Amino acid sequence: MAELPLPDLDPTSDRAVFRQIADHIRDAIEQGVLAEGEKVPSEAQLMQHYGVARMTIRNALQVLQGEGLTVAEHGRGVFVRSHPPVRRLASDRFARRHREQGKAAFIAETEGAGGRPTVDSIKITEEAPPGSVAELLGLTAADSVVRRSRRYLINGQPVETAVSYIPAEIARGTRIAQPDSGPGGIYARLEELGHRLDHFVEEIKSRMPLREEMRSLKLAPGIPVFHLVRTAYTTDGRAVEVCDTVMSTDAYVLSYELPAR
Amino acid sequence: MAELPLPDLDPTSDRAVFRQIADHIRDAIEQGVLAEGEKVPSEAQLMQHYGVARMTIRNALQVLQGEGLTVAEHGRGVFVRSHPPVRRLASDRFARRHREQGKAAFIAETEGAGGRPTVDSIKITEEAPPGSVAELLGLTAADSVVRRSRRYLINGQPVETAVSYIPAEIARGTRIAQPDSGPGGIYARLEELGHRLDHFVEEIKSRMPLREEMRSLKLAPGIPVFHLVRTAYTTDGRAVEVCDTVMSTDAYVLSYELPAR
DNA sequence: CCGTAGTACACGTATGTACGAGTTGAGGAG
DNA sequence: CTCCTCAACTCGTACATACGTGTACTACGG
Repeated sequence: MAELPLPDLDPTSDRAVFRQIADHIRDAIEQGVLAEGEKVPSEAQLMQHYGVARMTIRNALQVLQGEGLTVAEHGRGVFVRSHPPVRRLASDRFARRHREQGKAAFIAETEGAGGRPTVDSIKITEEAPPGSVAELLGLTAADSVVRRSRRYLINGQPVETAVSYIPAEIARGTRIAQPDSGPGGIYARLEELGHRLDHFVEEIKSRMPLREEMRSLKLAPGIPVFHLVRTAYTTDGRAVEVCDTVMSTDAYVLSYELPAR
Repeated sequence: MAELPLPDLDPTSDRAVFRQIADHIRDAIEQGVLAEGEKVPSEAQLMQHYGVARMTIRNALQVLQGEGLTVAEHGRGVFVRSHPPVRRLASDRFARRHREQGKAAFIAETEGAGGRPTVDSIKITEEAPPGSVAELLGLTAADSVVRRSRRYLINGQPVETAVSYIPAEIARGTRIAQPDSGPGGIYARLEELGHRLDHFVEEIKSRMPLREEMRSLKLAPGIPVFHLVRTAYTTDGRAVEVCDTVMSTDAYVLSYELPAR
């Protein structure tokens, strides 16, 4: 393995040893001395280089992992994390003109970017809406919604999970309540049912993933998620769908256009 | 201190001991048994309860801290993290009608929500634009921009840092290059100078903060940041400003309206 | 009554040791 | 030549110990 030129510790510094070591490795990554996917020196090598205990090294590596800069692979080593291709979500991605092409937004976009899109884990149930969803849809807990949950993958890599809620009164018995919602997706179906869509409102939060989300999105440690809730409104002002999605922040850039007027 | 009812370890489980302990405490937080701001049992108490070494306890606590659920305070203990009031950024926040009230967006909004807004660390320089900014503004590295950097605080708590770049050709010698940009902020000044604003484009990423960002935003560990880049376009299609902002994801919900047409 | 020193307690940093478990490649058996 | 075993190397988990440093309360003395 190529020798990685790491500085020595500064004994006069009051900065903790493990932080100094993390700084050295972080610098190497940011300077490009350690490229994406490259192996960071092993714990044993770092122990020898710095003459410190293993726990000190592990602390340093944990700092970097928490920053999302590295990933440890059991039995193999620690590697500089590589970034997946980024999907840019434009604010016109749900425009009718795209929907009329007959493809759902995700499929069309991913194919356009040369990726192989997949959707799996499609589950459809009818149940009472969660409180926040009921509020957005103007329903009560006594009402019922069709719940469509699914997971989106690009080239086999999961990037997003989504759960849509549609008032059962609208969706029950329609193709919206079928696993394959047909060309153009559920928004096309809603319009066919006479619910002419006017606009969507998206609310975006970001946070560290829950354990369950880390699993289903195969997230590396130190990678936050976007939590996006989209509500679809018809021209008569009614909310007809709420879509709750969680996506890897690593794989997405969200883009929106704001009016100045 | 009130006794916290934590389960015992499951020796038959193949889940690591420190993860089981983290699970117990996480559950207590999520169930509300441990409320916001409340003290988690000390490392010594947990060691005794579970009969494990301190390192095992510290590992468990570090997991929770990495998830943003707790904060450790040196000499005091570990506490369930409390969430600051959330600022909701609406997609019309830069609408002209707000600007014409004579207040910058941040000030007006924060006062409206009953908070005490502050802006500090205002620094103005003229320099060559970073590559990505030059591209957005349609400039070359030979061009020069006025760079306005500042930090926004609510009730003394920093929530956002922002850096604006305006082509020097536009801003030089105007109030835009003054620390106090005057009523309505720099967007009002741009319009006075004849640059009629048409729309903004915002690009949103999220990631773990850099060390510098953790410091300037006083971020707790385990809290990601939004990295938002806004470009202002005039009615004749020219980009006249790029604003690069970093904000605590803890303090913000971003909200946007998307057209369905 | 107040301030200060002391003390108990909290987390932070660091050392050393041991064993478990996944990965890899070399070398020997067939 | 191929397959398998095994050793070596990797990170993961857990133990025990020590000392540093910040916090908060108490007891003492002025």
